[in-house]
Order: sequence, then C-alpha cells, then structure tokens
Amino acid sequence: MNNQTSLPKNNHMALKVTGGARVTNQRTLILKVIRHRQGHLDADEVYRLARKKQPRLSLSTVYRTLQLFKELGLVEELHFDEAHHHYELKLPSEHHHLVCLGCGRVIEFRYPLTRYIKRNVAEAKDFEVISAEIRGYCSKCRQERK
Amino acid sequence: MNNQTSLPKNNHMALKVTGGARVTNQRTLILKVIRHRQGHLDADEVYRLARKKQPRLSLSTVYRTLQLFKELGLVEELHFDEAHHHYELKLPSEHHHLVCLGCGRVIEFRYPLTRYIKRNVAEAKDFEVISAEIRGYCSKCRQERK
DNA sequence: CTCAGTGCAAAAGCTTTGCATAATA
DNA sequence: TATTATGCAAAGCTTTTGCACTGAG
Repeated sequence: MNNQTSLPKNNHMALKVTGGARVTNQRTLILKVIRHRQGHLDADEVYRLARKKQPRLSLSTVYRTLQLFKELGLVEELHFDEAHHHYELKLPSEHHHLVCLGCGRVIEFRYPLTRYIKRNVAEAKDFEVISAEIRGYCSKCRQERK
Repeated sequence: MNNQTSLPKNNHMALKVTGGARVTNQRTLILKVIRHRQGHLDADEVYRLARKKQPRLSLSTVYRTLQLFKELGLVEELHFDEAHHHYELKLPSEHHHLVCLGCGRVIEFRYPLTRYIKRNVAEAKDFEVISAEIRGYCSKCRQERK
C-alpha cells in the first residue's frame, strides 16, 4: 500500500506461482491497479487507470490479462449489470454482494452464507460456493417506487 | 397450457393492468413463449421460438418487448454469464439460482433465503430481496478441477 | 535465441436506435 | 384518427481475434 517497491515483488510471486505465465510490465501494472482499488472495476476502468502509468497499454492487453487472472484464480469476474463485466481481487474471506436493480448500487457484505446454504439447500450439497449476489431494491429505490 | 384460447386473455390482462401499453400480437406471443418455457431463456431463444408462429417478427421487437416486460415487472432479467441476458417469468414464490462457473449450468432451488439474509446481514435490513445467485462449482466440475 | 505477450486494427457478438409503415385503442 | 408499436437496417458497445513486432526467460 505504501511501500512502492514491494508491490512488484508480490505481483511477481502471484504470477510466478502459476507456472509458465510471464511477468510483464503490463501484467504487473494491471494487478497493481486492481489491488489498489478495493472493490470491483470493469475492464475500461482498469484500462484508464493503468494508462496513466503506461500510456501505450492497449485495451486488448487489459482484456487478455483479466482473462488470465481469472483463470489463475487471482480475480473474480462478476456480472452485476448487462453492460460490463466487473473484476475484483479474490479475497480469502467470504464476502457477497447486494445489487440494487433500481440504481445499480453494489453493497458488499461479509456475513458468511456458505454454511447455511450448504446445510439447507439440497441442490447445493455438492456445490462449492464462491460468491453470492443478492438482487433487489435498496431502501432509497424502494421509497421512490412507491 | 393446453387451452389455447385462454392464453391471450391472460396476456391481455397482464398487459392491460399496466395502463397504457398496447396489447399486440407480438407481445402476446412473446409472453406466451416465456410462459411456455419454465425457466430462463435469452432474447435470441425467445426470437427463434416466437418466429415459428410469427415469422416476420423482428429481433428488435423482442428486445423492446423484453425491456417492457421487465419494467412492468412481468419478467426478471438475469445475468448468468458474460454474453447474454436471460429472462424468466417473475414467480410469486421465492426461488434462486446456483450457477456453475465451470460448465455454466444453472440449478434452480426454492429454499427461501430472504428471511435469513435480512435477519443476519445488517446491510440488507432495508433491502428488498428479489433473487439470489450463488456462484461456484458443481460437483462434476469440482472433480475435474482436481 | 525462442516463444509468449503486446499493440494496433479489424471483426464479432449482443443490444439499441432512427425512421417510415402498420396497427391499436 | 391519434398515437404507439413494428420491421428493417444501420449504428453502438463491449469483447475477441489476427498478425507482425517486441520482450521475457
């Protein structure tokens, strides 16, 4: 966060662990951008942020890198709305999202659902839960809908 | 389901209730197609099924109608994957989805989560839950990942 | 030195929009 | 008859792909 020089090392480790994927400036930068932002961001946001440091970066590299990170399990791809994919760092602790269908706001919460779901939902017995997305209407939008 | 003549009446009612929206053959047909299929389908599937009855139907009409139905609260729009929107009839009873990140399979289940979530998740206290999507890996894909 | 990764531009989806025509209320 | 809805074609967006060049290992 504050130690600039430690980030490349971490990125290098994260990439190296995977076996085979090369550590390039672009990948290091993109991982740094995602780490810096807590929460999710879409490909274009990653692109705009990363270009501040490396203006010649191309959008296709961002897409290819995000795809790679997803396969490596470094980031998770989320589908909040119809228009974009969103990506965020895969965190060790369980956390989920409330998505408002009215205003599109995304609220993250950390209450664990996995155990409850696996215990109560027969269909989920053998299902490995990664994340949950609860859709509905936030209090603000509920009032406006009345 | 089997009484062909009763469907238009139902559709008419569903559309009429809304105030303003006109009851057209296209809308009636599209609603019928969605009703006929239990479960979700995307715009192109609606289009292909509906064209069997009305070959001159255009894809833009399907999109516009789906959009309308969504606004009217007749159908729900789902985002299982990156490529398409999916639509399904809004049912009175609570039901949710398990989505496999490996094979894309969608498993529906009817166990109610709303009460549990509202009770335990502070952020969801004032949130009106419409549906939940649990993402992860199904048993088949979990074995393959090992 | 080799092969994976990048940038650029073009293509490929899915979805939306403009406009004249057709149909509902 | 006054609007609203439709069909068609074209445009818009995000995402993917082909290819020659570059750079990591």
